[in-house]
Amino acid sequence: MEERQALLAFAALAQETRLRLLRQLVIAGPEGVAAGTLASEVAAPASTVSFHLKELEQAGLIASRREGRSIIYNAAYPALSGLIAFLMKDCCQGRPEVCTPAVAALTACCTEVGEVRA
Amino acid sequence: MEERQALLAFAALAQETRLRLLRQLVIAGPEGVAAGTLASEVAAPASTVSFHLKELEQAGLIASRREGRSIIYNAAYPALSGLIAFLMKDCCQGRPEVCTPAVAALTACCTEVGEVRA
DNA sequence: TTCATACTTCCAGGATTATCGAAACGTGGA
DNA sequence: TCCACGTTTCGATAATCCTGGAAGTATGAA
Repeated sequence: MEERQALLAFAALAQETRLRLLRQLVIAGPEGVAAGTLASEVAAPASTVSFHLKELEQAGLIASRREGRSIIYNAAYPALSGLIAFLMKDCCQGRPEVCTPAVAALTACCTEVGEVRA
Repeated sequence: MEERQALLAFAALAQETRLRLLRQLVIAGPEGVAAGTLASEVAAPASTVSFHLKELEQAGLIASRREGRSIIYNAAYPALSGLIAFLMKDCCQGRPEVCTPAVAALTACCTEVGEVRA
């Protein structure tokens, strides 16, 4: 991920409603969630949610497809991984004191990762 | 790291000059860099740089101390780790397809991490 | 004291972002 | 063809952010 894209992604995440929307989409999985459902989940008017979804999509963090009259949004997992990797690579800059604790904290979440060699 | 702090951090990173400043500070290491030096490194007027440094500091991503007439800024490594961990935990949500690739990409940077058990 | 240096704060402007009702658009059913 | 439904686009308003010059605040040297 290049800087320009990362800047867009950070801007997209720097907003409460958008962060909530993204969370819902990550939880929902690859199948995705309809815009209307998201609107009621985050308790915001349809036009507001649409605005934020467009923002997240432009940042590359989510994708959408039409299905009947609904528009289904889903998290773009590779973009999320890319952003995390950007933060680590770009910020880590050869300094493991940044990354190592993060990865350690991670084992609490995705234990598989900690078990690469176990 | 709680959501509020993460939102501040994302907002802080979503700005070119600030991202550049933070990068310089991460590269510089714990000793830190004087505000004036940073200003010439990012080629921006002192007042602008000061504004952005304050922003980064309020987000908890950097810290400052006075040393003679200079003010030395340094990256807050634990906050950076915390942010990465937040992204992984919060966004990963038990979905290793997000975190695993990120950690894999990481081995190119902080090889020690990939060698936890090797 | 007085002065130079290193920053920060203040301030005004322009630019961007967020919100949400109203209107428009695409889709599918009758 | 007509209508209802799910969503987006438009438009206006309010709020927030970025920029950089000018003025103010610490610090240290003479």
